[in-house]
Amino acid sequence: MTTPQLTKNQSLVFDVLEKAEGPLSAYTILDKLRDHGFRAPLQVYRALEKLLEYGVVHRLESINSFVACAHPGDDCHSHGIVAFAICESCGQVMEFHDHEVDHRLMEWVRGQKFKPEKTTIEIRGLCEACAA
Amino acid sequence: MTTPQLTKNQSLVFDVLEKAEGPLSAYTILDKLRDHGFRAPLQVYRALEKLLEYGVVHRLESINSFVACAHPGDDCHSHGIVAFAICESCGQVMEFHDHEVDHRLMEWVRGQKFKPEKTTIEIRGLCEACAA
DNA sequence: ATTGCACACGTTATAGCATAACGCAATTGA
DNA sequence: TCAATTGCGTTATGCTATAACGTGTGCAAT
Repeated sequence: MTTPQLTKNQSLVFDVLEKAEGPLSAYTILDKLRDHGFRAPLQVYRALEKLLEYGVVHRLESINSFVACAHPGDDCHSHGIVAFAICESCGQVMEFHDHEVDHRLMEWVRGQKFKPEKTTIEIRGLCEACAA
Repeated sequence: MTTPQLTKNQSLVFDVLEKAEGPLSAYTILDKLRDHGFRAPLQVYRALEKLLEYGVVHRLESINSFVACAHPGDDCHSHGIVAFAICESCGQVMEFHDHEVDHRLMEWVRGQKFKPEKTTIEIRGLCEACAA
């Protein structure tokens, strides 16, 4: 799937996420966009819904936040399962992919005849700098 | 770590989770315990906090819910990373462990000098029965 | 061209999830 | 006894997410 032209709101939300150091909550995004006319959470959530669908933004379930995909210009959906390491001190997020992990998980679900739709892998802890 | 004697509230919350068919939200638990004197969310959250610490209950981050550990009487913390398959239709949860997945993830974090604290693996989709 | 549809958008209201801050009671151990 | 810890109850509040309604715009089919 190729990413269609973003609408105004979608672009605004995406730009905020791209310029951010780390993941942002929907309400933080809202606050950052008040000067651009944003007034209600739904404006953010609707934009995020599309950006997630296009694969250019990821949702971090364990911290209720959103982050721009680390592969600019690329369809992230094609990379298989996305995994994240989230530093609980500085908030930085590292995104990575491991086909062997994907393979093992998909083997397991196949054995259970489970039909996967969306998989979340999130490792919370301390990054090198913060652990020191 | 061995599980200490549960307090009254902890037991009530744990019993509700154990008897449930699937995961429950904190507020659902609260409702089920109103007859037992529960009045406020904190009573549930405080009990859950301890039960999570003891490893007898798991939190499902992607659906803001809680489920009793599938290994009764056993310390689940010793099983390595816990993974879940969650049916989005019937709500049933399958818990499993895969040491190879653990290994790959831990290899990756080691390479990044990232210090993991808590890892979440959740696969949402359709169970065999619901996919049919 | 007009009708019908899909889609993005704006607004208000509400639902659902989680914790802060206070105080009380029971337990334990120095 | 005194201090520290732990569990508990209550009130209030904050954060996260969606329902329901209506508006406007662009575009395709007739």
